[in-house]
Amino acid sequence: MPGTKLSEQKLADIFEVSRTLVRQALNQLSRVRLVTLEPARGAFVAMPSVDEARQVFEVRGMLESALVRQLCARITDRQIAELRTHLRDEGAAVARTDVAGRTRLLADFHAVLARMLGNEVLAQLLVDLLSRSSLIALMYQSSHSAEHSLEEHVQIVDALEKRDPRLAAKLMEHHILAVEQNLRLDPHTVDLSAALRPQG
Amino acid sequence: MPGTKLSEQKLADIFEVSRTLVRQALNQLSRVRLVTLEPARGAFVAMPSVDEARQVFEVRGMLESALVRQLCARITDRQIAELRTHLRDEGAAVARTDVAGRTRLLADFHAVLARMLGNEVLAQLLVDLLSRSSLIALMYQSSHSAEHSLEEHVQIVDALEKRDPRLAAKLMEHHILAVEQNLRLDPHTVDLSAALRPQG
DNA sequence: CAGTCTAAAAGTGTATACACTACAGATCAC
DNA sequence: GTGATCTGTAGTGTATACACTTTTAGACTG
Repeated sequence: MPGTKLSEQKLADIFEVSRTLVRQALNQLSRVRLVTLEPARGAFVAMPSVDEARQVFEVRGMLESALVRQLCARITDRQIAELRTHLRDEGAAVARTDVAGRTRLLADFHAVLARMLGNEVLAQLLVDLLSRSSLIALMYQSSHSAEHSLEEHVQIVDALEKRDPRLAAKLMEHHILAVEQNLRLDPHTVDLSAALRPQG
Repeated sequence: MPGTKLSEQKLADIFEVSRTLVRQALNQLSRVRLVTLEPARGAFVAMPSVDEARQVFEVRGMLESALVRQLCARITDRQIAELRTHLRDEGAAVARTDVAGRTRLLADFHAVLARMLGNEVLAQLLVDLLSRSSLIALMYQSSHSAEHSLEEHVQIVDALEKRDPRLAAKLMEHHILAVEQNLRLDPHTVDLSAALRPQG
């Protein structure tokens, strides 16, 4: 959970390596903002602020709307078929209420789109932003239903199949906005006492 | 120069710290793709491929066109004045053929725009991409004149002042495309023998 | 009883030591 | 003379040791 203290020695014991490797891992995670390093105090699971959350989703909106817009011009029928398969998997996970699986698949959808553009730089950037989004969702527990997300994903793929860049971009922007607005980002709804208590 | 070997001990001697800190720095730089780490062989200044170069500029186009589009709705007169000042500095550096200074200022222009949106996540992302762009420009020496870049920057600020999102975005896309197309990205123009020889 | 100071314990920050891998030069076989 | 193998050296990968900071528990004072 966000705020959890990540003691170097404990992690070293768990993974049976020296603190050296643990520190390396924590450093890498801190660069992606999943972990916060406080000088001489240690590492903690990051607690993205409301501002940061908004910013992450704003950037995702920019990137992913541009992404699907470009994708309309380049996507192949084979790739659309792959997306349909992915949507089926998402649906299956939702149906059997496999929470962990559906969360992963719903995020993967965006990563798959990024990779289809054949732009590894973009894909990597987006994967990082998706990780941060997951952490944000964990912290400001989302009320956005998986069914709703899935439905929006289907619409996006439909637009891609029609090669309609305007529509695809608009749908993607709406989708990301919907996800953001279903977070409990209003100051008064955040359970500060629970959220600010470091755990571990 | 790209390809240069970065020996840990040599850097440690130069900066008078232990290899530990040098390794930490190299790890951080490798995450931004400015340095490449080859297992058991060491660290080298990154040599972005032609593909990677294209991808970096493609992502910049996506992000920065969206950036100026948004900025039109939010930018203040005061911020426009700041941009004008920055353009004056750029012009001065170009006039006195201060190569290092003008290169920095021309890149800074984009970073300043990003920061003006008040989105720190976006700004950080873009700063990383700008670093990579600089490395790319170094490797595939640009023939894009500083004067031309400056002129395009002026046009972008003009569009921002008119609060014309369409125009601003179009100009930004053109600008980034122009910079990219003035790189020597054609396979036959790259001096492979020089570029591939590790130095150090 | 609350508050503060002190000292010990726990944990991070950096340096150093050692093991292992990659590379280069020399030696040997053919 | 050419090729392969062997050995020594340089350099990276990981672990450990030590210094220093933060935290916490306890005792003492107002």
